[in-house]
Amino acid sequence: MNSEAVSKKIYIEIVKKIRKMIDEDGLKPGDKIPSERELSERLQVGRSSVREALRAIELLGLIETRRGEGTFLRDARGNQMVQLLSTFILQDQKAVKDLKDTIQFIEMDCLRVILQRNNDEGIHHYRQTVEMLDDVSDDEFFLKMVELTDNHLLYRIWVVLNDFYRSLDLKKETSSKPAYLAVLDALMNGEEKEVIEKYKKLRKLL
Amino acid sequence: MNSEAVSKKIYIEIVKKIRKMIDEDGLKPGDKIPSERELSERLQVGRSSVREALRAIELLGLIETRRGEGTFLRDARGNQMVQLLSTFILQDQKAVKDLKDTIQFIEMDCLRVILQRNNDEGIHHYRQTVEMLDDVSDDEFFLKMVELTDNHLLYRIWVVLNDFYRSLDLKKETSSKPAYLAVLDALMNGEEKEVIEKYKKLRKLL
DNA sequence: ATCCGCAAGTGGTCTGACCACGCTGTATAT
DNA sequence: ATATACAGCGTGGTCAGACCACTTGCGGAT
Repeated sequence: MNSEAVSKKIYIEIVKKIRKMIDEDGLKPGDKIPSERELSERLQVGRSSVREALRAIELLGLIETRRGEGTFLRDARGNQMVQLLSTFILQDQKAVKDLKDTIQFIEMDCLRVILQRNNDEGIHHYRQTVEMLDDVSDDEFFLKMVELTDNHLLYRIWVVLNDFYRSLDLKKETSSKPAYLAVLDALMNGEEKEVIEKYKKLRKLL
Repeated sequence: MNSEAVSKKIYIEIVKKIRKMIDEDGLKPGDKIPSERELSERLQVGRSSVREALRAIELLGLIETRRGEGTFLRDARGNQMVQLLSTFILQDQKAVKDLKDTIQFIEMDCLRVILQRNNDEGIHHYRQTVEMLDDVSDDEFFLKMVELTDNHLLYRIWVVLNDFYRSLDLKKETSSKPAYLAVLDALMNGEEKEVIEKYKKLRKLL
């Protein structure tokens, strides 16, 4: 029963098998995955090991467990991760500044990518959307912006950090529509310096 | 936020208590933390719950478990996280490109920060170090660079992503010393455009 | 003094049990 | 016939105890 060479932790293997299972069964966000007991039986491992694996996947924000109902796939958004990060990483004021800085670095990176891609139609379409809406929050504006960048990893990082930042109850500054439009216009104009300038104005960094 | 919420999972609470314990006892990297059985008894919870908490902390790269020895604090570097990320996020080639891009975005952000800080002495000192060493790897060069940025969060993210990227066995390109020096010189010169240009040359992006 | 082996301690895993909660089908009341 | 209440079942959450695998260190044998 115990083949050698398997000194690795079981739960890591289980994570991989569950991932494979999700792939093969073509499960999508919202779908239910097998119960802990069924996984335990199908994979021939103890339920506690299955739970350790699920905990890890949950930490990555990929599943959600609901007592009495089951375990479900979710559209990856950091959740537990945020809680734990806040427990460990947020120990001094410097950390908050680092967090804020990092979020803004990513946002500027996104702007640069969008600028370089030179996708005027996409930007124009987005500008129209913004113009129509009555109130736009910074979150919405940049979420869309980061999505436009089409870098899933960067998107994930930004979402986690932004959720985290919002979870601290600092004053949430919201900018005005003209500030958003100014950034978008600068993007269409095509001057990096101007884009960054408008961005910093929006974020009140000047 | 701090309301009852009795429905919270025990293991989250345990994580917080362990963190507090580490603080109060003044434990440092390398130190041993109490055994699972002792934690279980001291916190009056089941050992399996303690294990789920330790798994979470391990995922964050903050502890290391050694069978037969115990559990030890470590100098936070993403480890298990990397393995799990690779299991889940690395599903297509696009993901690899996103990863590479993201690493490079962060590196450029660091360069911009260093540039703005205008810390000539620090850069000069670093330049001397590089000049003396016989061979410098990209990893070493940028690790130092990200450290210089003095943003612990950004540092952590970079380390995780970079470890991850290195763990895929793609060809590891190493640049020549002149390329490093060119970036450093550009930093001292103070022109952002030139810094980015030298960086891209180093990364062979031109 | 050196070496070896065994006991103790630790993490890794499994099993079985019980609780808390959500859902659903059925029996009951209207 | 319809609406409501409730009990049973399946699920995740937690606990206790038992082994196993591995490391260390102590004590006895040489």
